Amino acid sequence: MKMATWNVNSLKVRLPHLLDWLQAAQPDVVCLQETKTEDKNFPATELEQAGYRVVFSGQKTYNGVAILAKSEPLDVQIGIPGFEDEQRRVIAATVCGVRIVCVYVPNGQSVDSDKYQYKLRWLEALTHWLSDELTRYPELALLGDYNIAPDDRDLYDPEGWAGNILVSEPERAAFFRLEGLGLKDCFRLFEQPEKSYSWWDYRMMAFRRNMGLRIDHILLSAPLVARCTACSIDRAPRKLERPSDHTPVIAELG
DNA sequence: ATGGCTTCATAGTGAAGA
Repeated sequence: MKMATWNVNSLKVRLPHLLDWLQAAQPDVVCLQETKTEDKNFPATELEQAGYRVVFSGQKTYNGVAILAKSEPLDVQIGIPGFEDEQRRVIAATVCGVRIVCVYVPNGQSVDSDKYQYKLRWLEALTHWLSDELTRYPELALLGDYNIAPDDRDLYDPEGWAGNILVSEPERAAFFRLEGLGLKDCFRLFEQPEKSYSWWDYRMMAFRRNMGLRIDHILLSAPLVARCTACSIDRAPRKLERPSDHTPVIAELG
């Protein structure tokens, strides 16, 4: 099973890139974030014609998540149970016996912002829910845009970013609490190129200068870690005309 | 330098992203 996560930054704009990438990469499951698309406008027909079943939870302008899968997604869950949230950031489904949890973690804006407090509360609720979810689904994968660079290796200028949003200690602590549930960042299970990132600012020619952050992740529970044979970041879509600022992260299970 | 770009939104004196 080949699974992937990609923050497409507008599914409407990125649909041609996505369709090309599905054709080339042939993933079995794809988690999308920032679809920015209301459910009534979701391009289900185009994606079904490409060979995927689709489940989605979107809203106008912001957020929005979806799971695409070559086999039927079952037991679909939208949002974090018991956590009131108008923002569409979570969708989960079972695909081929694996619980797929697709998340778009809040950005937080800045560490002195209300949105930062919301981010930390949101991560706490996610962690609490997943601790329960793991008892029901031992084979669980948490894929998405975490908006957290967990380690100084995961960004281009650790000194310049120190204490900033996406790298602050409380955000990293929240990431480590997710790992504390028994989940592993599968990218780090394998040898990786130095300066591997999944997001680059549109400005400052950041991609060309590789001024990026690794904030999109795939965390796997122990039974899936045992099956995982590879994890990589596909930079190719970031080189296209009018790219998303994020690029896909891929994990392969035997 | 609180910008630089891109999106969606509206027609802003924009908002938000990361």
